[in-house]
Amino acid sequence: MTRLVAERSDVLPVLGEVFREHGFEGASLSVITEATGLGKGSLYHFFPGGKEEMATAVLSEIDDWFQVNVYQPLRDGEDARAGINHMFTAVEQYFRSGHRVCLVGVFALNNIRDRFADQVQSYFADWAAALNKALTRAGYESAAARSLTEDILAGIQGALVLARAMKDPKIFSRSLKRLRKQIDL
Amino acid sequence: MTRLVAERSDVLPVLGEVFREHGFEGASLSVITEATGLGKGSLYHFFPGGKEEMATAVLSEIDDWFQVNVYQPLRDGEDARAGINHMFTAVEQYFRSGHRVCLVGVFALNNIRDRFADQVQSYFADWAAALNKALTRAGYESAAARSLTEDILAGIQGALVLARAMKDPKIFSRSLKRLRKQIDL
DNA sequence: GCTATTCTGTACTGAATGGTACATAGTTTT
DNA sequence: AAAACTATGTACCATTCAGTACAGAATAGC
Repeated sequence: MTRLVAERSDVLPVLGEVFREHGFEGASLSVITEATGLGKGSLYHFFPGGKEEMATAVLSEIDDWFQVNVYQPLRDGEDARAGINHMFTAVEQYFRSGHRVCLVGVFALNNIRDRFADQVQSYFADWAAALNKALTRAGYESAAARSLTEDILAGIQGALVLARAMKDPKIFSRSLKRLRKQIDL
Repeated sequence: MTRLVAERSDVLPVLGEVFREHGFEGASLSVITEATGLGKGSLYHFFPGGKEEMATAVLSEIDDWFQVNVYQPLRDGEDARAGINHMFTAVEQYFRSGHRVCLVGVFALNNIRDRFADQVQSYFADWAAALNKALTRAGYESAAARSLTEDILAGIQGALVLARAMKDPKIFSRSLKRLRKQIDL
């Protein structure tokens, strides 16, 4: 099936950036219209559920990306250490070396009346489970793996906050490098 | 000077919680009115600048608290290690063992058109400078102190994000404990 | 070509937004 | 008690909000 004029999937990345930049409440339809170049007619055609559907669609797309590019390599890669190594490079690229912020983190903090709580929770839960599995497969004991998992996920999220707050993206890259070193990769 | 009916300083903590809970955009005047019990008349009497002045006032109060209870002990305490130790306990209490979220972190991510960028930046910059000084006084070399400072600040912020996202405040306490252990206190 | 479907711009709605105006109520000071 | 200042509730403003309705354009299959 060929596309007609525009396609829903074309809009999702733009929507993602808008929500990143403005948050859910701050991303008004006028902002979205301007950023996407689509009028309300098109937007409500693609997302009959309005802003909420746009947000869940973006979160789903993000989840898909991480499932394929991060979680599955962690879970199923033949070499556990390679999977972890791959995670760090994927994350470094995804967050544009600290220039980009984590939309799921934004939604987690703002927690819009728990509207997206499930998607937010499973994003981190899946990541934690996959990383934990990879760490144990790499030889870490159960308790150590659990601690390391939390430290790495928190380190990534915190570095993104810090980098944005201090307007210094390099903070993120430095933090990633140290986290990597922590598991002697 | 005794108070009349209400006082600006009485409202600030409530405003802080409202902004934490709803973010800046999500904290509508009706929400603020309900939470504080003050009508628009009173609110605009105390904060002629409206919501923006409320937010900057809250950020200032937070800054004051951290200056007194965290940064100064780190900078000027006779025992550097004691200052760091004190920081961890103060932070654990301030964030209610992970039940509370960092308002500055929320504002940093949402970054409302950089309206509060200065206050956000100096919050972390002051904290980093104070912690860095304490670590060097405690014997760490310059480079190690800088890295540790970033790891600790990022670890705290990230643990708050994670705890809120996973609805498990204990994640925060566990992370704090490990960060503490990292500098063998 | 024709028809069905997909897409999009425009105009509109009612509700909610932040903010203002102002009269009145409460409190201090004198 | 009178005056002066502080505080507050209410009504109101223009603007923006998300969402709806719908006609018509663009595209598809035939």
